[in-house]
Amino acid sequence: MSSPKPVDSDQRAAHKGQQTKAAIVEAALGLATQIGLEGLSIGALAEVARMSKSGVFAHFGSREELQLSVVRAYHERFEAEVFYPAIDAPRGLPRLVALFNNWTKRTTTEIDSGCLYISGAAEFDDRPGPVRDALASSVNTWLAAMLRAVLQAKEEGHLEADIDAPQMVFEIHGLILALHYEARFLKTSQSLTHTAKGFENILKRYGASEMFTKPKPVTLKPV
Amino acid sequence: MSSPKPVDSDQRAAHKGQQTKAAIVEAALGLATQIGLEGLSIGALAEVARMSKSGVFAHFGSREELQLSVVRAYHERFEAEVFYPAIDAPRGLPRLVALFNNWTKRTTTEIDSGCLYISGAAEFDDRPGPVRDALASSVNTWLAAMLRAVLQAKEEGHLEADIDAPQMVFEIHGLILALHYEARFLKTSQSLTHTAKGFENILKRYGASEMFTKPKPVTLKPV
DNA sequence: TGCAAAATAGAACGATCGTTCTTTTTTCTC
DNA sequence: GAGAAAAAAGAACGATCGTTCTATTTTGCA
Repeated sequence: MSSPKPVDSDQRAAHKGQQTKAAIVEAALGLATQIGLEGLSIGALAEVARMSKSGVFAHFGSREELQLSVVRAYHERFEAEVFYPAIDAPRGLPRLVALFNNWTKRTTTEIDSGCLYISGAAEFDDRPGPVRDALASSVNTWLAAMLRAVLQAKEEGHLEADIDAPQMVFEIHGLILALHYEARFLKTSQSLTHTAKGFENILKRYGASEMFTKPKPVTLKPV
Repeated sequence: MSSPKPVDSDQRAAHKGQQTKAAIVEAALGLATQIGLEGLSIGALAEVARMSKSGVFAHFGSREELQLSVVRAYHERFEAEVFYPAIDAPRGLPRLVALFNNWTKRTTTEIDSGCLYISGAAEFDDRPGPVRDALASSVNTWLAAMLRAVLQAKEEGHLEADIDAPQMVFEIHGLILALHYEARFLKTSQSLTHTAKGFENILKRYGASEMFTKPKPVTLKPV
């Protein structure tokens, strides 16, 4: 009596179409992070997904809608990997540190795969339209979350009371952008170290208490 | 007796071909900074230059050679606008500040036009070849110049003696990248202010004497 | 199991891409 | 000013692009 329900990771009670659409978006995400949203062609995507061009196309109706689907999928993945795991950390500086660490970790893995928010920004800087808006909206949502974390850390007394929160977020954002640029493009080896040290410097400058700035308090560890 | 010598800005004693080639590269530079090196097509370039496709093409022999010419032209312009004017400033912290200010100024104007080193990095992150190499080489040359300036400032005693110079360059680079990202893509209004304040913070942290960190010492100005 | 609906494939379209070849125009030199 | 050399134009190529249309296959429900 009970139907088998082929519950996929994303689509419950999904008809065939929705499943394959999810699979296509998955493949498209991989392509887009590597060669960019503009470089993403339906022909190449069809080849990867082992489908016909028109078969792929029918799920979206236009290339732009495909790009939007990719941006939405990236947004969800970013949230799931960076944002949500960090809200387990206590409100205030611990959560801010967790957010930054998750962000750094993700960016590090993206040294191979590429970051859609960075490549997308370069591609759609002055190409107005829905794709640009979706990208900017996602990034703004994330930066707003970082700002909230800074403000909360301030409220909790983990940072000095008179700090400029948007300024701090700007500087943190710069660290991540430099990490991505120097590690992925220039292949500089020390980028990750520089990022971590840069974050320590920022924390120190904004008055974070010492216990938060050192990753491992090894004071009690016996040798 | 004296030949008129139509000396152009760039090509002296130039035959016609070299002149028009310079004009084409000029136009290509404008297109590439806006829509990227990959988006730069010979057809569109020919239209802008008011020439035929094959006429444009003949000057380069391949699209890749055209892209390389654009990268070289951008490099020269960057040097002329950012690097050379700063070596007039005294060795040490003043020169470092001048380099940063020129860099920031150029990036600010590039909020409209786009920066080839940033868009190019996103496009050629994992597209090996001569274009990527030329881009990376130019950027590395520039970052090396910044590093040299930091080391000199250290030697002159304008910065603390035990600072990590590559770390400082990394953080400065992050500021510029964040400026470009937030101002050009997100259209955040406060980006330039954040960049300036971020640089002040970095200088302070690395022990720059106070007189360098404040742009205008208005102490003696009567009201 | 049968049948409508959904999903996929296949073929073709106009456009644009980088490139090659040939022809015409322009430039430079004697 | 003539004639060789250089520069630019024009036409066409195969390939790929996004998209549309029609045909075929697969799916899900009665």
